[in-house]
Amino acid sequence: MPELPEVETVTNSVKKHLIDNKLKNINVNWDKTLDNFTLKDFKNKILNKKILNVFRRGKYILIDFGSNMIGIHLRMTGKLYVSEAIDKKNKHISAYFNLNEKYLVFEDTRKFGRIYLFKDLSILDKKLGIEPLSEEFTSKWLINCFSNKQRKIKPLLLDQSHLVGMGNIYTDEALWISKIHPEKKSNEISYKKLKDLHKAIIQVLTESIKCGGTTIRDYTYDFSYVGNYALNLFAYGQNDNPCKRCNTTIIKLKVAQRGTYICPKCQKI
DNA sequence: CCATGAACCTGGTCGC
DNA sequence: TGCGACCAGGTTCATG
Repeated sequence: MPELPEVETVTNSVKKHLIDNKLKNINVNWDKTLDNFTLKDFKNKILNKKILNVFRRGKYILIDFGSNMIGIHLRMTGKLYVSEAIDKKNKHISAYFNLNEKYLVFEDTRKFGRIYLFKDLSILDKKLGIEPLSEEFTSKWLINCFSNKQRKIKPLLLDQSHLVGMGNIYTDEALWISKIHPEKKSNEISYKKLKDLHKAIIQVLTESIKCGGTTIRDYTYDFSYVGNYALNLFAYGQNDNPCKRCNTTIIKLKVAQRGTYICPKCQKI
């Protein structure tokens, strides 16, 4: 479900309930949910420790306890929310934590989502690239990084080891805005277009955060709110509709095994 | 270095 | 109504 704007929105929606609070217990309904730690680790390192901060890094939601942190990755259908009660009839609750009076619930229909225990950010910093909404992400950085690689631009944008946060929706949107074909090799794109792409990435992510993200089907935050950025989509899911720039019919392709939407006139290889 | 396909899962939709 | 095929905001691993 979630790319950077959705993870950012979810992070902010749970943050206010968690800061200065403590996790009093953990219940796991789907064993694989805990990726790299056990119930015993939780008891020793997390239980009753004060939550100092809640923030996002890439598509991970991080709950910082000072000496350790919990990381949550929602993958495709994960939801994280605070609620007053646990719905026992809900068969998709993979795990939940007890707070003082409420619960922090991790619900995940497809069960791809994972919860991690990290000592600090070093493991994530090693595998993840730079943040697109940080000062480091300049057009110069993007030109340097992308023109040094001979990869199709779409899979490169989806690769979290260089730049984090982009997923299937925002990649298609940014490529449509900057008029780049998703299969164009990154080192064959003009600097002008790479500059446009840089700007488009910041634009789509920023605008979507303002809308609370994009809800296509599963994504919600704060239990039931949906994101409204779907109304602003130019390419993703727009097949058979006219391109909002040139009126040509948007088509759907498969690129790197992902459904991909382009305007065949604006985005030439 | 790069691309491809499968795997991990459940549920919704579409065509017959 | 039923059934199979295919699809889905992600990531990782194995294989050419």
